[in-house]
Amino acid sequence: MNLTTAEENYLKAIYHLSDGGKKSVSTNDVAGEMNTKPASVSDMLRKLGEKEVIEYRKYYGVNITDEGKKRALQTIRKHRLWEVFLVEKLNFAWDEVHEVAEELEHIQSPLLIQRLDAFLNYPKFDPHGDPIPDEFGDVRARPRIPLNEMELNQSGQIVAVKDSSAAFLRYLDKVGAYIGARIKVLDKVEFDGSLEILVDQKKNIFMSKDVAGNILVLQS
Amino acid sequence: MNLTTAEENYLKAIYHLSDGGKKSVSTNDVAGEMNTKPASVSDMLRKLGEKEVIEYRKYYGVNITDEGKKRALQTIRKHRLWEVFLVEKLNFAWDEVHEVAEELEHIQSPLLIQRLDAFLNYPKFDPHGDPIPDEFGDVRARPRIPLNEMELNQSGQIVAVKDSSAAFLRYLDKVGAYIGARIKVLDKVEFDGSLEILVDQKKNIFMSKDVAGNILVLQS
DNA sequence: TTTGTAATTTAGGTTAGGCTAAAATATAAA
DNA sequence: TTTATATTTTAGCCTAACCTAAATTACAAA
Repeated sequence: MNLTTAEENYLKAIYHLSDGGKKSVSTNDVAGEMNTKPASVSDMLRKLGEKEVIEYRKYYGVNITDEGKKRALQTIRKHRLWEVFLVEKLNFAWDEVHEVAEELEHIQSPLLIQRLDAFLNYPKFDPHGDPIPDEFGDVRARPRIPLNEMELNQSGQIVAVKDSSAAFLRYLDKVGAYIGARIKVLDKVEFDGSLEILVDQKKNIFMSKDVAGNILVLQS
Repeated sequence: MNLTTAEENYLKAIYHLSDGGKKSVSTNDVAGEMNTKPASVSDMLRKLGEKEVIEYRKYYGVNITDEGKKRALQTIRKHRLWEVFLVEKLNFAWDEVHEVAEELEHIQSPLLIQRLDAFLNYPKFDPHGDPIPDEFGDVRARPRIPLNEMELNQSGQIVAVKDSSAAFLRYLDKVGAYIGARIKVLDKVEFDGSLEILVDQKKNIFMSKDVAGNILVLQS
């Protein structure tokens, strides 16, 4: 079930106020954080309770549910990725980005966020130093492995290269294996360790073990 | 005075339906374009009339004002800049960008658009070949003719499509006729008007008169 | 010139997300 | 244990953007 922009903002506020779901949060606290009146908050809490992203007991404040935590972290992830984009790519100052990111975080497109993440080279922290949750809401770093060490039929995303020489990058460009590409191992030749890879669900490419060893993949 | 997201969308629809303000537009036409009921449109036209972005005479349709034109072009500018971003930076296919750009175009931040424009190196055309208005609403139009009207042996560049349905764009992608491709008419079959085209000096493709009629070419 | 029909507007209702004022509840203090 | 007070909820109202049904208007055909 989907949340509206307002609901997403309330949920994010509750997440922050509860310190990531550790403590319960009062109606007044939420009203303060959201710059709304307590009466409006009561109404919204009822709705969020019905959608089961918070546990709401009248007069006793709210606790965020696991589902709610997941949703809040997704919004936070989007917010922070956009902040990185604004600072690193569009030359915004670190203190100019919040307002705009507050709008951008509500754009609905999982693909957009996946691609943005790849484009920014999977940043782990936003410009304020806050950690960026991964797509599962996990804040810990994920392991990257060389492409040649992946198992048959495993999927992932190209996130980096070991050899970043112009020649190697040109080669990758030519075969269509850019940073951020979603890949799947279709075949591994035992004889020489070479691989057949499906790129972005449409293009098949072949590469030697040496080449694959220089490509780092985030498993998914 | 500011426009809401819904108002911006209506204004954009009116701008397109009126062919850039050249003709007046009926309530029914707007309802069709916006997938809403005529009754809802009447309501919205009254509001837009009060905000003086359109001239509204009950029962006689609307004309867009100069101020309205400026606003519509700003929205169109934002939409097309985001499309360029999605295709060139995030590796979206050109038939995947419209929906997301439809959301992104409503982000309110003149600075964001200025910086995005610079980041993209001031593109003049979007991935579908449509011109991107500058910040004052000026467009640099290029003369374009349908591919089927080109003469034998004439050369040019594909700059736009009339039919931008996902199916048509996928078809073009498949045969290799992307926006920006340099083409030459190798043969015109008199019987059915179908064409043989050389793409990028290397690939021969065949297409029906209907398909060619939906492809716009800049002659060279 | 009248009239049938299509187009359009008005009237009144809905949902989301706000508000104020009044009522209800929890809790700390006496 | 009672009561004062702060917190929270309810009731009722507002605007934006939709809706349906009914009324109105324009216009073409007779």
